[in-house]
Amino acid sequence: MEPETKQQILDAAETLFARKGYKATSLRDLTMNAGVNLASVNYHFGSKKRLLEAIFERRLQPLNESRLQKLKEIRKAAGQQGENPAVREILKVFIEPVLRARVSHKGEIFLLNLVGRAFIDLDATVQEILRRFMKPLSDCMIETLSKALPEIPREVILWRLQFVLGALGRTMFVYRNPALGKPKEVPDVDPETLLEYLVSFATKGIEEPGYAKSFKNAPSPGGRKGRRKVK
Amino acid sequence: MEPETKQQILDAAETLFARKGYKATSLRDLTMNAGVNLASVNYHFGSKKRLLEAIFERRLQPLNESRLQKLKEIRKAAGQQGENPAVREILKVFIEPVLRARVSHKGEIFLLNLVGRAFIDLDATVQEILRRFMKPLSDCMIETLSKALPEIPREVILWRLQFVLGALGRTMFVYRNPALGKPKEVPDVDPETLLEYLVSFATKGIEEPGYAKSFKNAPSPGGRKGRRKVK
DNA sequence: GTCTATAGATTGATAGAC
DNA sequence: GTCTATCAATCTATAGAC
Repeated sequence: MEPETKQQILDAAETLFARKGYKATSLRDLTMNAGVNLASVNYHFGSKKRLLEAIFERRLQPLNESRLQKLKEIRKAAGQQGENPAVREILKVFIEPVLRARVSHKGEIFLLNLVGRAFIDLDATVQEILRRFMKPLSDCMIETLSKALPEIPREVILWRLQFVLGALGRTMFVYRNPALGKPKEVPDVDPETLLEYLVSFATKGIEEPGYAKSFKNAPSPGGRKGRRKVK
Repeated sequence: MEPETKQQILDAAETLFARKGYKATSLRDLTMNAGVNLASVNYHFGSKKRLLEAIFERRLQPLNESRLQKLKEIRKAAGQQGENPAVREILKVFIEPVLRARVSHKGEIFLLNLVGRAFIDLDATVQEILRRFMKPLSDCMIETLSKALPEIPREVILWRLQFVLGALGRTMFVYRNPALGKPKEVPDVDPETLLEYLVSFATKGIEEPGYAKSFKNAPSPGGRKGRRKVK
């Protein structure tokens, strides 16, 4: 009679999972915060694991479907103009929705903290579920980046995507995360600025031509070129 | 009478902490694998937490001291030549020793998996200890990078260092990690190649001039320049 | 130093009254 | 659907015999 209970559990769960992680959040913590009975989680969701799946279904699934569609639009548009898709646009589609998404029911909690936490969670349950939800988008990212950078070997692209995933995961985890306090290594900026920082960084790194097929086994020409005399 | 026990605990602990994480490794698992008694961890180390500190002291501390010294040498050498230090060299000093370090007592386990795990561990205990061990090196990295890139605002450098930390952490975590199986998103390469991949990527990203002081608020000029006609 | 035994706390899940 | 009470399985840490 109270379908509200289910929502309250979901809301409290994503807040606590974002703040402390999945394993470290007990069902007692969770139900206390939600103002519901301990047994109601198992009644409504079956288990703690299926509660986590429900959260991903509510928050991550629509986000990923939207990103997947935008990726396909980029590829289509580029194909019609006879061009390869632009790396910067691809990365922006992947990164932007995550940095913008907020959990609306409470101003302070960010979906990005939740997903960021999940992304670096060591718990096998979390890894398995997240991997399942990310797989289609992940596959499409690999394919689209390969199209955008035909000179770069697939192996290199795959590793560079891992680097971007790492950078994004850490960003989501440390950005305005109340659990971390205010470490001075992480200055506060608005989301738009942060997005630009990360997209610029990732684009430059991914486009690096040092491992283009024609240059294979020739390490990056960069090296010392960045040096300048001290004034 | 058996100082060997202490070593066996340390060896088994770093193997298991690397494979499953700190929290997920129970003292029962650990002492079973080490072939010692359950109570001996608390006898020799006082607590599970102090065992973790002992591992960092044995593995991470000498690594960081070596990196710190090399960083200072780079700054000194560059200063004598009237130049700024090269970003690529700074990053290489930071990244290389970690990707090369192996735990010698067993061929399959890598120190990098251990530190990589710790780096992305959500457990508050792990975070606190790791932060303490990394602080001096982290501070020196910030200062040296600021010297190398005087046109880039400190805020931007700090975030870019976070991006590099994320990329390195993820690399350490996924590289040849037996617990992950063989996901085809992570192709196997030898350590030297991986080092080149990551250093090139990070150098390009960190050197990106889009947020140099003179360009402030002017987003990266990159954009569509990377596009090419499809043949 | 090593061992057994167990304290003391916390966990996810469930049975059964209402 | 909600609640209380509890089970069964963990865990870290320790007391005390040898």
